[in-house]
Amino acid sequence: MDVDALTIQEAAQTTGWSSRMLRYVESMGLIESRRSPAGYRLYGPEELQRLRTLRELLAQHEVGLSEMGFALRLRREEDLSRAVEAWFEAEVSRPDDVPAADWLRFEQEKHERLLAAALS
Amino acid sequence: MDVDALTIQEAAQTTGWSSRMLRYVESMGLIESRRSPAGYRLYGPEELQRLRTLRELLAQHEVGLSEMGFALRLRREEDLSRAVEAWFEAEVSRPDDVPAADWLRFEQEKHERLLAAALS
DNA sequence: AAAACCTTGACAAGATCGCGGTAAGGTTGG
DNA sequence: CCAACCTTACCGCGATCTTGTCAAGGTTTT
Repeated sequence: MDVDALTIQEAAQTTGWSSRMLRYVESMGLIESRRSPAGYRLYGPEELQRLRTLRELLAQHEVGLSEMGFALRLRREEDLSRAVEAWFEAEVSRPDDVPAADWLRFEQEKHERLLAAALS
Repeated sequence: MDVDALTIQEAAQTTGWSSRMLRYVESMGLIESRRSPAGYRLYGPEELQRLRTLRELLAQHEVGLSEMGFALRLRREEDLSRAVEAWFEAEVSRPDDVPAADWLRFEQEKHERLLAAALS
């Protein structure tokens, strides 16, 4: 057994998670540990530290694991984070080559057409 | 009644949401509309457009409203976004003034002490 | 004044989350 | 070889999320 690694339940004790939750955290891709030849999870000092700080983070900011999972998606999926960013950024999103006033008029007419169609 | 604004159920028709969900979206702080003197929600072209793009975003990326709500928190709460950023960034998080090697040793010893205490 | 809206608030069905437990089976150390 | 670990795969339960619907009351339109 490695000198510098804890098994899952030892890791649970020092970090304040349960072993059940350690596997859960891993299943969301937040912290993956290395494995022994037999497939046992082995937690080194870095993982332990990250587990502790993760715990603090969640507690201090009222954040859940699934929200951290989404944060992970945001930094892994480039196009997702761009789309989200763009949505928050744009009060009115429009093609760059259309002047704002024209675009607004176009949108108004479009929604009027759509509304007329929907109500007919 | 304003020329250029739709009531909640008209807005629902053109955007593909239900009026119930429009109120729900508002309750998460994602899209707030202005109100008529009597308190009726009035949706202008900008809100309608953002509602449509929000819908697309959610559908195309398999994202839920609560996750967009979290994204909103991330861009409103400075310290939260810094904490999340820092957690993902740091393989090992440590004070800036402590050299990496020493810190690592310190952490090891600390977790050994904690473990010993926990198991005694 | 009646019909057709709107408001907030509540209840409810179904899905997902957070977490524990259990079962069946492989590994490790004394 | 046996006790005490570990693995994955489930079942379940309380809490929360999503969404609809309904109730009680105000507004707008005709």
